[in-house]
Amino acid sequence: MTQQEQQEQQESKLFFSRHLLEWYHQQKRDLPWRRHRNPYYIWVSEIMLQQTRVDTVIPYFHRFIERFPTVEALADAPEEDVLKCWEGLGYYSRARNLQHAARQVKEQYGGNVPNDRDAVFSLKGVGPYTAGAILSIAFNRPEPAVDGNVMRVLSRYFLMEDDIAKGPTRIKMERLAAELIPEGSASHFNQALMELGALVCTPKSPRCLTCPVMEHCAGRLAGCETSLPVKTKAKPPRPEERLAALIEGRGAHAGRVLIRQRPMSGLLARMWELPHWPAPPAEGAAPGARLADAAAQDRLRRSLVKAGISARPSEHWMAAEHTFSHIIWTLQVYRCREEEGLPLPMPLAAEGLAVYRAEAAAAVTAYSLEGASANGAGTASSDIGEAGMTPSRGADLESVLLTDSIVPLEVEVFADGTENPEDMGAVRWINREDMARYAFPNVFLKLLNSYFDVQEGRKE
DNA sequence: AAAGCGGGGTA
DNA sequence: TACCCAGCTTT
Repeated sequence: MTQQEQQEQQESKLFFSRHLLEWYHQQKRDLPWRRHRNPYYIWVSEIMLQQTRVDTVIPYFHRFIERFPTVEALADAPEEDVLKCWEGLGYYSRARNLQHAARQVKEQYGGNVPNDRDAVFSLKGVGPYTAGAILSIAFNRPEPAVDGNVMRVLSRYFLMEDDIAKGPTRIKMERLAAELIPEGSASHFNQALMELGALVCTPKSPRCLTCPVMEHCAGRLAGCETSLPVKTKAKPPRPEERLAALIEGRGAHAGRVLIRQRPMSGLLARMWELPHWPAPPAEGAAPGARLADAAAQDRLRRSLVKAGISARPSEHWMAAEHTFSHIIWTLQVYRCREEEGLPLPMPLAAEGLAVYRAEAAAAVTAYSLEGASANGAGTASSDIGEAGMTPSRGADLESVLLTDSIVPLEVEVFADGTENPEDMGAVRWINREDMARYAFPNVFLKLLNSYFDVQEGRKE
């Protein structure tokens, strides 16, 4: 680069910083977390804003701050309260990490959000972007805060064709963003950068004509602003067919349905849901094809029994879809009836388990008989017999139970009365009022509300 | 370095 | 309906 080019580059940077800051002072939105410079508010808002739009976050932010007004209040709250407050916002590890970090702040920093880089960065759930955002926005420290908005803005203004999905690109952008921060204005400037990305320099159709730095935007001058930033696209989510059970209680559980808690870690960790299991593909059918109704009910019955839940599918109720970034669940939801005679909810004592196993044996035998005759008649109800769990007559029940690919509900109490702390999967019978106490992923929230609506005669 | 982790918006 | 958005943790 010649000396002249370097000088032009320098002027371009100064122009950018000056005009962007000026624009921000005129155009900034009135957002709840901008009304105070409370580091805790900034922190909570930044965690919520990860992968989430401002409009979605605002109501959650108000509720969260009202419920947990201080770091200490958050640190001292029961985890399920925090999860319930986050319900519907997605990426629930953010909520658990945030509370974990609040406890870090309470114990290690006397309840005050730290203002040095290493300390902030050490907080659970705080990575390079969020650390920079907290340090700059809350403490006006000259740290870069490079998120997707910022990378889009910078890649266009400086016409950078680096793949923003790659790690080294973020490092490069952070170096550049740090150089751009005007002396003493880190807080406003970093927010300005993100505000521009959100309001003007949008992914699809950037509003260049209203942009405060359009005159020196290299991407626009080259006419390639809409093809920036360069980014390798993620692979598509894999489809997963699942069978879900909406179990209607009887007797003591009349008017209630059964929910279970997910495992301590992994997908939707510790959230509550209707029980559901993978639907194996029908033999010889196209992958992803729906299981025939009778076969699906049979399969679901087996899953229920093996999970220690005494209930029987009665009819297909509805299908529901839940999309993650990496999986698409298609849930076929079956109404099921609780079968009386065996106490629910779990956990099972050893004797109870033996009873269930006996019933499972009966179910397996019944299945074998039905399956055999159905096969003889040439119908299509034999599609449960996938590898590893063919329930042929005389099959060893224990081996069926143990080698079945279905993950059982972990509802057993060990012989000494203790529970498995890692995979304890609690179950509960709930009515609509009880829903307020449990955090559900959106799809189950909608299913349960819809179900109770029908029960209460509010809808068809 | 790549994969896992939700939910809502727009074209 | 198809596609887009995107930061941190874990592996």
